[in-house]
Amino acid sequence: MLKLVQLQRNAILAALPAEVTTRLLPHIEEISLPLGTVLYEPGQTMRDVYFPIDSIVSLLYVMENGASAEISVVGNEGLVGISRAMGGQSTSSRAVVQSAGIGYRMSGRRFIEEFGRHTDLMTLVLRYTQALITQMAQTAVCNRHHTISQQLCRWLLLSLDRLNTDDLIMTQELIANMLGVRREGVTEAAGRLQKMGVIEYHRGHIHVLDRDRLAEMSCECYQVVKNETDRLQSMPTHC
Amino acid sequence: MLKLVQLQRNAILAALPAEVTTRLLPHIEEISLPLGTVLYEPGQTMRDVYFPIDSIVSLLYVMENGASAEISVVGNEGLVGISRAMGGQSTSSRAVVQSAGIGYRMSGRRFIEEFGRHTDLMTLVLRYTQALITQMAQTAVCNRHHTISQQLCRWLLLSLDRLNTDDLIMTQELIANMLGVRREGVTEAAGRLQKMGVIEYHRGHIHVLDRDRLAEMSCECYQVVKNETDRLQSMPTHC
DNA sequence: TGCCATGTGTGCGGTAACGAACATTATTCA
DNA sequence: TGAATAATGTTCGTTACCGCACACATGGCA
Repeated sequence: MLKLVQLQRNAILAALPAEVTTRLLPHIEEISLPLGTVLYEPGQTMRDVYFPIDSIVSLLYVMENGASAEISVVGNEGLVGISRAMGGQSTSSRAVVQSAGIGYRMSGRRFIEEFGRHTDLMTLVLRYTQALITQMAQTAVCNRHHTISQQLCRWLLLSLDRLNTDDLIMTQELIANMLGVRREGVTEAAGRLQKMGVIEYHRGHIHVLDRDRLAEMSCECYQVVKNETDRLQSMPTHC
Repeated sequence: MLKLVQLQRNAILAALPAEVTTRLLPHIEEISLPLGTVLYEPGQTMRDVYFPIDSIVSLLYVMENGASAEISVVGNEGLVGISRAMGGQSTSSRAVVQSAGIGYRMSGRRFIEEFGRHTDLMTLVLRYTQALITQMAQTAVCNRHHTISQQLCRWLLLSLDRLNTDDLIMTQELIANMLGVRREGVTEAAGRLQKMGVIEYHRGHIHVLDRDRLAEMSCECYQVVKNETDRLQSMPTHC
């Protein structure tokens, strides 16, 4: 069984008072999340909810013709499965592990039970939901208006924020799927970034050399989402 | 003061038990919503929440360079201001009346007070939130993968569903702003639809002649959103 | 060691949408 | 009735991205 202190590794669990986490602890287990793990498929009833720790989970939509696009990413700042709290038992999105690591799993029933008690968990989950909505909305406009290059920068920054390292294990093919663009488009944009000395990469490994330049070259979307996420996270739990 | 029966005109209010609506009634007032009315601006604390009746409200993101894109539309199936319920006091989006009509207004404080009582209102609002999330996410992928023509069809269908008529009061310029594309692009797509006899239009008035053809020519996004919205709406209030 | 799957680079024709400029037609209002 | 404004139509060069095809390089594995 996990120890209380371990729950600190996820921002939502960390923000809960000890009274609540103590109650939840017996129902939480650590699981490993290898790259590509599918946490849920569109339309499928979701049994459990997941709290990423050092992993990143992508929520993506897959279209009839197979084309896809990521609509948001979840790291240890959030949880996967908010639609459980929203009352729908499923979503139209696919949740897939984009960066391997571990996560905590809790049964959906336990989760909504605690959510329904109207404790801090509810406050935190709703607030996180708003952050998620912001990210989705910004992704929508970004898809409309920004270049592949800008989006690549945004995407790298979002990933960096959710890992505590400057190294990403990511093929360009995978990134292309997330952004919903051609792999060649990513190759070209990444190549330029490498020439400029902002990143260096090598067969599925990306190392970020100059985070600031990356932020400069990114579209505003990254910062908008980050600001809103920070704002929501820094709000007092009771209000 | 409004009468109880009038609240039936908004799906969320209509689904509430009499006990709750009776309590809310004194705090709800009818307001007129002329085209272009801004219900809230990004970052601005929102005082009130709005329940559209025969009007349509667009949530849109405006970028630094002035470019914009609609991320979702709200009609009498929903409400404007869910971020109030989510606990953030503002959003990054702009809410603007896209089709004139009336709406009901309630003070945000009363709203969250009732929301916090954990009544049916909470269930309904959360469920609606999920529908909204679905719409945003689908908009994101639609922006990525579909043509202006397909998106125009989708957008017209979304609007028709929220009005009980086949006539829209809409300039192509306005539609272009919503879709985040050039006005000329809309002109071209609309021109084709008119030649095909699917719609006919005339200086700010669009009349839909053949809804079925419109649905055929639209991308799948419309139907996905509609199905999910219907699914969520038809769920029992208690669960 | 050599093979092969995987990841990346590159070039090419095609196209949807862009930005800009301008023409044309309705509608409003002085 | 005429002028101004608003809405739509049309054209043109440009661009970002697509789909496809294929070359090349690397690293794991037989």
